[in-house]
Amino acid sequence: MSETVISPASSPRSASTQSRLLAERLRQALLDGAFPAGSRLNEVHLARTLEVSRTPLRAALQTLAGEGLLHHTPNRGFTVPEQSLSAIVDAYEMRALAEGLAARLAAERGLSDALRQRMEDALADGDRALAPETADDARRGLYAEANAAFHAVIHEAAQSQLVRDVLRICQRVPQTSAHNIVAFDLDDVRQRHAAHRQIYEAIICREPREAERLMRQHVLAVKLSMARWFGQQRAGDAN
Amino acid sequence: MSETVISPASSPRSASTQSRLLAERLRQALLDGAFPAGSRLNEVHLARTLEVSRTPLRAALQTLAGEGLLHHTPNRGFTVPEQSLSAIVDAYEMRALAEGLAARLAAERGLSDALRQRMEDALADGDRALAPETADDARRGLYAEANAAFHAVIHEAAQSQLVRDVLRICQRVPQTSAHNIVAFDLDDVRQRHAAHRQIYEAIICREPREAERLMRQHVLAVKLSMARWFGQQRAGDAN
DNA sequence: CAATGATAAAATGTGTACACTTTTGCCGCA
DNA sequence: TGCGGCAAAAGTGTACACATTTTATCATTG
Repeated sequence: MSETVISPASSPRSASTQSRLLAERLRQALLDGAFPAGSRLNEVHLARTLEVSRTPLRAALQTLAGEGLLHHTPNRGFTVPEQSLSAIVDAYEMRALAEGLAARLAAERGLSDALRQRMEDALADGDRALAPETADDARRGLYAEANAAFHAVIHEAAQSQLVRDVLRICQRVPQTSAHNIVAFDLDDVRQRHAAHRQIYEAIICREPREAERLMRQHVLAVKLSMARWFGQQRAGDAN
Repeated sequence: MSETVISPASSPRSASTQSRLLAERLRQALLDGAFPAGSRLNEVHLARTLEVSRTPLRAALQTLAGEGLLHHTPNRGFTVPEQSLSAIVDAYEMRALAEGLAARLAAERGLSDALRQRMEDALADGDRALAPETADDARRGLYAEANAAFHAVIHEAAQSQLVRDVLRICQRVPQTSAHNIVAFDLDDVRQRHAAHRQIYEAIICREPREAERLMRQHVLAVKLSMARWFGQQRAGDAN
């Protein structure tokens, strides 16, 4: 008898490796812009700071370089790549296409009950974040989370490793990451939340073309919001 | 006066590193399908085979894993990922979008004289490859090269590292790589060559939207060619 | 005979030493 | 002062040894 409880298929990865953990930490740090663009990463110094040996650190750096998050020069080590403005704009164009494809695939393949639930939760979280009762300073963080969750569900539903990878590298430009989306005008955010609902409906109704169209439009709208916000920032700097 | 000839800006990388060279070799081998999908790569064995030490080999493997060309499991090493049929189809969808964007950017930004020349050379090479005088067995290799050159020029002209990276991972599925394109029906290849000319004209005439539309259509046509060819192959296998 | 558990072999992860390259800083020199 | 050029220092690349984990083998047991 003694039916041993089989560990769920999704969690046999209790044990990770130091390189893996390091790669995660550094990836997050890079996306958060913790390292200035163009700066060199000194291996021995970084290793001391992170309290690890050079070997797993190098492993992590090689991986991140493969992902395009770092640049490597033969006897000169790893550097944080600098992104031009046009690169940022291109990233949004590419991301619009990739997110659109993800939405289309999600609509074609349909949502499992679990994913549908998560998406509805994300939308509800967004509602709460945008409600008048919510304190302004909490709003940004809350909405950023809801926004990221919404997109993450679609990425999963698309069931394509390749599309996920493409989206990942589209967001390797810090400024385009989902976390930064919140820094914009409140009205813009409301419009984008409405777009989320439309996209949700298109996916639920299994309308791939419509889902793709809406999602593309949505991401390009985010691009415009960002451009406008950058303009304001620059205008502010001039004072 | 001994004017020391300054090495051109593009070639101060005479010295490379073993990891780098290994990564190149392995990348090529993987794209050529030299390793069966799903197989594990034994580090010590591979190191002996390639006559290198484990350290640079591991460095190369980490990089390739970052690029998505290999999969890594914590205490189990590196494996060649298996691609489902739907993954291959998805890759073409994504590639159509990315190549389309590249064509659009190229049309927006225009071609330098050098690039324009290279593109015309590639088209002329394609003409020669498809001429009736060309021996059938040489045709494939010749056209594959011309085809790759044509697309490479557009990728360069787009001037976007991100788009290049996206295209790279779209072609990490061996079957979608430019080299394999030639295995199809000759009439199909002729049609695609004609499409190349149209795309060239759209770019020269600085018509971004048209260039993008044509390129998308072109890549999706390649997808259909491939699907048809796969069907024939399978039908042949059944005999 | 199948299932189980101990044990050995093999494979991967990490620490460290050292070779080679790049960078830095210093000194002589015009 | 400014400019090579040389030597020391710093930094990266590679080799190898060892620790830890996984995998294979095999005897034991019900």
